[in-house]
Amino acid sequence: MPELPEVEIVRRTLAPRLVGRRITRVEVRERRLREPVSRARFAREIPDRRIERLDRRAKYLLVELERDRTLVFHLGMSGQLTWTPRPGTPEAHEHLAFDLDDGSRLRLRDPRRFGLALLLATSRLLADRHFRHLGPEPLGPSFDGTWLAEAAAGRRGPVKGLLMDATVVVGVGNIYACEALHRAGIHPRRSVARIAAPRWQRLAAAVREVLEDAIRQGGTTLNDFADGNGDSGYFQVALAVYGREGEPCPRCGRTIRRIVQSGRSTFYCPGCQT
DNA sequence: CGTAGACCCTGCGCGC
DNA sequence: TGCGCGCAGGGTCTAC
Repeated sequence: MPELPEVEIVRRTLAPRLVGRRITRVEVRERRLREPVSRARFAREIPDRRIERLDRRAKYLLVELERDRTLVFHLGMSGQLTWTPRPGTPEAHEHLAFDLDDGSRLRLRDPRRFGLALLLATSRLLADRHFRHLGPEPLGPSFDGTWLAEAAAGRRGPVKGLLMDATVVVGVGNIYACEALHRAGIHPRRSVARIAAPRWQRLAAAVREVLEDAIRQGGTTLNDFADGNGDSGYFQVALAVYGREGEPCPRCGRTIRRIVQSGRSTFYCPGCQT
């Protein structure tokens, strides 16, 4: 579910609810996420700490607490992190709950349990194994066509794989890789060795633009994505190719195709993507 | 070294 | 109506 735009939307909608609040209590209802949640550490080190800021790195949401602790969330495929003004009744697959000092609650739901919740020392965050191998942020200053061209040098394989490699650029998942390639007019199977400098520039710009557009539209809700308030996004109506096999390409009218690459669906237009 | 495939898990929609 | 199948937005590990 959540790629960079969706995580960024969750961050922006949660920040005004959480920043400045103190966490009073932690409830671990299910510890079997992608990595086991440490009940003892969560109970010992999270309560009574104030939330100082919300940040994002790649598809990770960073809830920075006072005194050198950061609560790290990854939403996997089906995770939802939502805030409610009152505790209420736990929903199905609600694995974690954090009570705040104003009587509200932050909850993590994740039916598939591919998500992650970690408590790390803020001062050592970027050296942690989850973060140290990550490439540049696509909306940051060091990501451009030159960087993509350098990353492609000496590599083989289809360009879609390069876009989804987090050591090259973070935050781009299956939806936005397909959409960026369509905007750039590049066939997803094209070898990275057969792309010249101008196309790398166009591709980098397309990645940036599609992510920014999606953020502006509140993210993509296909089935179950919700922001921090439980609301859906709107970008799904603007998707040009993803999930649109058999429909006409909005740019050239040719019929959109679906193929499988590395076990995952790729959607593209055979007319305007070469 | 880089790349491909299996795997983790639940829910949904479809065809029969 | 019920069942089995394929499919789903991610990341990591192993085998080649």
